[in-house]
Order: sequence, then C-alpha cells, then structure tokens
Amino acid sequence: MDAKTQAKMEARARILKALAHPTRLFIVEELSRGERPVAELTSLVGLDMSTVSKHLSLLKAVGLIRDERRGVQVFYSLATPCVLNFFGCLESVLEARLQTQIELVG
Amino acid sequence: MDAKTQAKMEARARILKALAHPTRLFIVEELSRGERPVAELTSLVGLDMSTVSKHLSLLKAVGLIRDERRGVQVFYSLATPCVLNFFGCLESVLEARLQTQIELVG
DNA sequence: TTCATATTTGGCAATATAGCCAAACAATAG
DNA sequence: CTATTGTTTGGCTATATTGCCAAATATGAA
Repeated sequence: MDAKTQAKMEARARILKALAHPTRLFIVEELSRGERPVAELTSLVGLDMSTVSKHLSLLKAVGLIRDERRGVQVFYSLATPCVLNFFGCLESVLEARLQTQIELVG
Repeated sequence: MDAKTQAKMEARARILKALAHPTRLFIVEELSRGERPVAELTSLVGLDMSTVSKHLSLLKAVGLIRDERRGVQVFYSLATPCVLNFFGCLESVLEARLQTQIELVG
C-alpha cells in the first residue's frame, strides 16, 4: 500500500473508529432525532458525564457532530447525516451472518 | 441505554470496528474488485502475512467477507458489498471538516 | 511418506481506548 | 464578587488491539 493510499485509508478509518463504539452509535442515533444538550445525552446513555463528554469530543473531532453553546448548555447535533445510512447496511450484515449460521446448523 | 439497545449498538459497533482500520479498509476496497488469495492481499498490503491473515479473520468473523479454499489457496471475497457505500459518506465527512477548517482560518 | 507452498495460530511487546473520580472551566444569577 | 449549574480536562487503571516472529496446520506433488 503506497503512502497516499495509506493516508486515505487512515483518514477513513479515523471516522469509522469514532463511530465504532456502542455509546457513540447510540449518541449518533439519538442526535438524528435532533440536537441535545450534554446532560440529556448523559442521562440517556447512563454513564458518567465526563465519559459522555469525551465521546462527544471524539465524534466532533472527526466532523460527525457539531456543538453549539447556548447559555450554560452545549447542544450537540449531527453534522453529516449520511452516516445514518450505514445502519441499514449494518443490519443486513447481521442478518446475513445469522442466515449463514442457521445454514451451518441446519 | 436499556440492555436491548445496548446489545444492538454493540452488534453494530462490532462490524464498524472491524472496518475501522486502514489495512482492513484497504482489503475491503481491494476485494470490491474481485476475490483475492491471501498471498496477493499480503503483497498489496505490505505487512506480514500473519498480520493480514488476522485482519481477514476479523473481517470474516463479523460477516463482511467470505473465504473459500481452492486447493492450497484461500480466496477471500466481499460478502456484503453495501459497505462500499460508506466510502462516499466518509469522503463527504472529510470534505465538510476541511471546509470548516478553512472557514476558521479565513 | 516427505517436501514445498499457502495459510493460520500462539505468544509477546508496544500502543491505544474507555471508564471513573476529581478538579478545572464557562456562563449566568444574585 | 460568590454561588450554582453545565461541561470539559487531567489522571489513573483495566482492557483491547496491532504488529512481528515462530510454530502449527492444510493441501497437493513427487
């Protein structure tokens, strides 16, 4: 793999990696319904706010979400909604794998 | 996040995690052009064959690729080509982020 | 069987990640 | 100013991941 391709793959991987965590996927899906302040996301997620804040920073760093402070709160929202299209494909991967496993048993 | 949602997000994250590595992204893109034996992928990637083999195992474990032994070689191919649709979105995330950075400078 | 080739697996070292707690920081109210 | 609320950052530990090398396994040829 040449250096240029390597750089391109690393850039893509960075975004996918940001997405590749249960909590962050949940946050993205939640944000697909509209912007949310950190406190609300924290209560939905059910982890320490510092943990949620770090997940949000990571998603923001790669450009998947945006933040906007209004008064004392920081509202996060989806910056690139096209990632929502991933979910359908992920489900079909899961279904296909399930199907394969059924065939192995049957 | 309730247990069921957690499980769903974990399942999705497992697939995305498998994809979220420069080498594995490269492999997936290479396989989009057709099946390839491990040795060929290894020479394209430029890492130890054992390393490439482990990447392939991981991709296969989550159902993204398939393997088929023919004689002494094992050919890998894409099981769920819909993941190729991710790349366009990833590029747009990268472009949007670049645009934001330009705005911050200008 | 033995040999050669293709691939996978085991084991290890280096690095990265996720979570919590505590402390710092930001904005507004009083 | 201080106090309060909302959020982020620092630091730490536990766990996971990636890569290499060496060894094991699998298939086909002789």
